[in-house]
Amino acid sequence: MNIGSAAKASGVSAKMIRYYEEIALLPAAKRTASGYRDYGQSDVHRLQFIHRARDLGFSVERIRLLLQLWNDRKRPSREVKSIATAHIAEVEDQIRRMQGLLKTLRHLADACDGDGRPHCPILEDLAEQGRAH
Amino acid sequence: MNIGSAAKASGVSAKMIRYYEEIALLPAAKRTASGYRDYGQSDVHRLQFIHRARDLGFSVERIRLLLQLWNDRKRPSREVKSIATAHIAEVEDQIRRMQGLLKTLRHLADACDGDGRPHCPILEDLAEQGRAH
DNA sequence: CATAGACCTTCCCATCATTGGAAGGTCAAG
DNA sequence: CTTGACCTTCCAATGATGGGAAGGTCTATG
Repeated sequence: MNIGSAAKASGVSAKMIRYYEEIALLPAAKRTASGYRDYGQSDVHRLQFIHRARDLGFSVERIRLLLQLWNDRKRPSREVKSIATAHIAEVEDQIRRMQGLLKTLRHLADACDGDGRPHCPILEDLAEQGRAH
Repeated sequence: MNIGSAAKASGVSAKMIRYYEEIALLPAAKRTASGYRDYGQSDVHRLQFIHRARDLGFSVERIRLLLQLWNDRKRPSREVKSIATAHIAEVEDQIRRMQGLLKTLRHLADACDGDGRPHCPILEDLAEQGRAH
């Protein structure tokens, strides 16, 4: 299986497969006589794991840890859960931060008539130094 | 006022002030005889505007537009509002996407005992190819 | 068997906003 | 006059990804 087929089978682009190999998230692939990378079923499985974890927003570094635990059949589930929990906390933080922004932004947008006249509370707010608002 | 004072007064780091000048978000600053950048009150005001807009999550390119409108005393508020509205929509999208992630992540974390035993639904889910779940 | 075109390889560059640091010049207080 | 805190420019790195060039390989068809 060459890199293109592995990409199709796993949902990870060929570009990213090479990148993951470079940063040692994947072991260096076997090569054919002509130098093409050669993948097997277990490589695809690993790539699918990575793909799904990326979809869930895990960073590459956290995926590195998850892969190690995945390959360690005696890992305590505690360790996996703590990685997931840390990730959840970060996502929650980001959401909270953005909801704070949204509140302010909606407030400003609501106050702006959005018509042909120049008066605009949005610009006024940006200009008047950083009231918490 | 040198760049350090302007940074303190505006909340934008000296590094970023130079960068904003480089990308023409700011006009090139006047220079003293020895080559130091020299800022006045209106420069600081503009920097404060940028600072506040960045805090609200506006991209540099949108801030570029906002600054143009800010400097145009005859702009229609409609144009300002549409920039803000586009930004709001993007933030809302991101929040929705992350809330979707959270739901899945919490589900997985809840299913994992997080104890000393190896059984772990989180890893199982990542390994079993991308069910929507 | 030759050729086309769809692959593959490596290498470099760009993104976005920001920070870090090196090497060297300037300013102000002691 | 020295010291230390500034300033200057230039280069590099971040994280994950995509784009593209230059060149080699594979395969199907004429």
